[in-house]
Amino acid sequence: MKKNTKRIIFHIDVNSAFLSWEAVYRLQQGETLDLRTIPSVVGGDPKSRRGIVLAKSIPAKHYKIQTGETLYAALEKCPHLKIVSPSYGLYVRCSNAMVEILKEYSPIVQRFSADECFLDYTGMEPHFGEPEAAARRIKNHIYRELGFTVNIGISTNKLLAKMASDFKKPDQVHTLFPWEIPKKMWPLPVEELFMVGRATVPKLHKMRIFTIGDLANYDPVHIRHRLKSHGIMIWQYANGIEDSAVRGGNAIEMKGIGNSTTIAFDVEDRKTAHKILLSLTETVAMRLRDAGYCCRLVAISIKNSDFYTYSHQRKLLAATDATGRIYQTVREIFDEVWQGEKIRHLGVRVSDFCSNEFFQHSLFDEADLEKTRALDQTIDRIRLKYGTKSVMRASFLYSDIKPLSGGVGQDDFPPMSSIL
DNA sequence: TCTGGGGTCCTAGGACCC
DNA sequence: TCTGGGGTCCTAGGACCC
Repeated sequence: MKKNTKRIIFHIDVNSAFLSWEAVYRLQQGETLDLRTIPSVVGGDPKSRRGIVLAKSIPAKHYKIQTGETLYAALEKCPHLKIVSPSYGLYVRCSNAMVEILKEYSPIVQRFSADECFLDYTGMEPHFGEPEAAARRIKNHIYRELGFTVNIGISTNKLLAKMASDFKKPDQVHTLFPWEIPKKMWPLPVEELFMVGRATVPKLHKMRIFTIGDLANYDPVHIRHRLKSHGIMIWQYANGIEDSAVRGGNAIEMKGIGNSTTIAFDVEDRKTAHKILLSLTETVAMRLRDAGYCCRLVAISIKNSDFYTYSHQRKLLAATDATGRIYQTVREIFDEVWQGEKIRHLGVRVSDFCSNEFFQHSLFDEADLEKTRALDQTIDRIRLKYGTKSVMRASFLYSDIKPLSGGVGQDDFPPMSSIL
């Protein structure tokens, strides 16, 4: 990034993403009712103990229904609430389609999550006009082609653009240029600032900081003393200071890959736990290979029936992308920490990556290594082509446990590079 | 059947080495 | 016998985001 260049950054945020996408899909399928116009939520299945609100419509919001709360609580607030199940594969397609449209307006588009993108509009005025006009054009383009609405925030950096897209919704374009900060951002409650979360709010309140403006005008030395580096960061954010680049293309390398699952019943025996860990490891290892990495660190996490979560990890002597090798470690470290209590949720995660290229032509003397790699790769290809159930381990044959688990749920085969 | 799943970054303590 | 300190790696846990 050149200095002294005024950047123009857009932040694009899909309004009630999962719910909008469900609504559009159902309308396309011939339904006449638009979920966005009634109190409705996308929610998990309480029978499998995933019964929380994932997304809500604006009418549902008027009943004070909040993302993350239980469907049980949501139904108490609104007994006639319409609840629909998530379809993650659909969301991946909607998200990808939006990114494709955005790329027509700038080569530099950064996917920030399934429903949020940054777009660097710097230097694009000759093509699409003034920033606000261009943003409206993009917003309308997405609505016309894909059927859902977005908010677009405009500023000179990512932080301010993101704060701007959070102003009045839906289907709006807002600016938050540096000179607008005192008027548009400082009056907001401090908890609305990006990176000020549940744990930080009470600490700030204790310091008599209630608005973003209070934070911006507080002595940064004091902030640092109490909140360390995180304090300095949010103080800078409150003052609109942030200069990270919009990282387009494949500039974002992954630091870790993990999958976890809440089990429909409490697991009480080691054998069942191992089976679930294996199904998670299958998914994680496949994604690892798809990304072209080997990992050096393997971790598991356990949430027990008291909702207490703990984890254990182990550094490997040699990097690997083999399902078998990772699973062996997973099983060992699980056995090391599990105390025999009831388990609600299990997770497997790998990190500390290096490229797997070296291994393609390796001189490794371990006889089975090449064969193992070939087998893993073959299975990956078959599953990609014929679905996840085309190849499964015999141990899953007569069990209720899915041979692959994690994240994307029932959808047969999600795009591997997806961020969902 | 009341509480999801995917990430990143930071801190702090202990081990170990010089 | 007494007394160090800095640097790095590893691990666990917490905070934050969507």
